[in-house]
Amino acid sequence: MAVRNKKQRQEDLQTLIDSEPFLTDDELAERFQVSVQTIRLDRLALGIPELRERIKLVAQDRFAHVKSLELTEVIGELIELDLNHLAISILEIGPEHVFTRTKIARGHHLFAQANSLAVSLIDAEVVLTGSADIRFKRPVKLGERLVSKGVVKDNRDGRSLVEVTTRAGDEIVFEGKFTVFKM
Amino acid sequence: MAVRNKKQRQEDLQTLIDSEPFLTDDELAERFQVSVQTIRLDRLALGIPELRERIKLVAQDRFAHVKSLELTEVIGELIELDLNHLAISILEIGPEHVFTRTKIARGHHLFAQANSLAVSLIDAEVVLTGSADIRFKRPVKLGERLVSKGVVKDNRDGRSLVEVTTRAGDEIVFEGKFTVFKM
DNA sequence: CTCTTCCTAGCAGCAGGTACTAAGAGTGCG
DNA sequence: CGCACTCTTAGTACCTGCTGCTAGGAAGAG
Repeated sequence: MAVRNKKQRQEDLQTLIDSEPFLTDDELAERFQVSVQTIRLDRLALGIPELRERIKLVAQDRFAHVKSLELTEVIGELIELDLNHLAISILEIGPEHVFTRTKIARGHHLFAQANSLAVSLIDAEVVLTGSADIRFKRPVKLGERLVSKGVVKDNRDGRSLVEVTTRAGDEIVFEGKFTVFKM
Repeated sequence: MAVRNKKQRQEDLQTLIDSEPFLTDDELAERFQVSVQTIRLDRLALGIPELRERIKLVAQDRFAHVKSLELTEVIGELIELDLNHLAISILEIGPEHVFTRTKIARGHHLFAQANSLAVSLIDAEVVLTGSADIRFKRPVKLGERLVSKGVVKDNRDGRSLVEVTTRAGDEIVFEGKFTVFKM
């Protein structure tokens, strides 16, 4: 009985602590119906720090994480930008981008990368998206690295047409035509 | 000497802890050149919790934040859901959704609300967006409350057509036609 | 001088641990 | 069968960063 249970319990412990890091050894012991000492040994084996350390880590993480996740002006990393012509950005699909069950990226993240690329391509004080026609070619999985390329096709006075193609490796996963407006 | 210093010290203590919450009473005592007991009395007087409580608060804050921001399965609050027919969700535009300069919501958040609404409307294990044709009717400002309504127009075997209309008040701000696939 | 305010000191106790020792229970194997 | 080995549990000493309490000294106001 012992060996099989241990492995299973330690895996469960890891995932439980990942999703609920604010549990004391006491509470964990009760959940797994083992002694506190066993929990301590498991944490030691898995390199999981004590409750207070875990809380501290989460707290210290706060600034960097929330900021990089959503408060940046451009989604993805802009690696090339030739204003009014061409731009390229890269976005790594992490756990925060995917459906928990399927590990497939939510569509709006691909859209967000493409949309913010289209907007940043246009040289004006304020640029807003007016409409878009988009196609998701195939599902994108956790861990894939998306390279998005935006090209300005038309650039009249008030509006521009931008075509964005996103690839994972050499496969196209997303295509979109964005009409954006300068204000 | 005593009275004047006390008031000043307590004000300083409050602002110091606001900006650097991770200081022990010991460290605080040294900074203010008073005893640890004095710091404790000051904290008590000001209603400042102990170090561990402060850390916990920061950690819980950020946990709740990230979760509600990006790790939820549906963007916005689902207030009505009649599977395969009609669904309504509400999204309040907060500071995390807007461009810092203009306070106008980034397009991808409107898209995200509409897209996740379209996906949650369809009754299947795994539903993915295939394509979308979307229109942003007018800019959405910080603080506006977006009501998104999704209607299933066509529901063949593998694919469905969903039309989503998002309003702020009685003005339409976003329209989209989504083609989604059941896997 | 006394009263009050402010500061300091010291000690017991608590939560949630670490680090270590020891011992029982089940299992595998020669 | 007995012995080794793994896994689990128990118990103790110690640590940090506090709380809560008692007590006492200094210094200014009346």
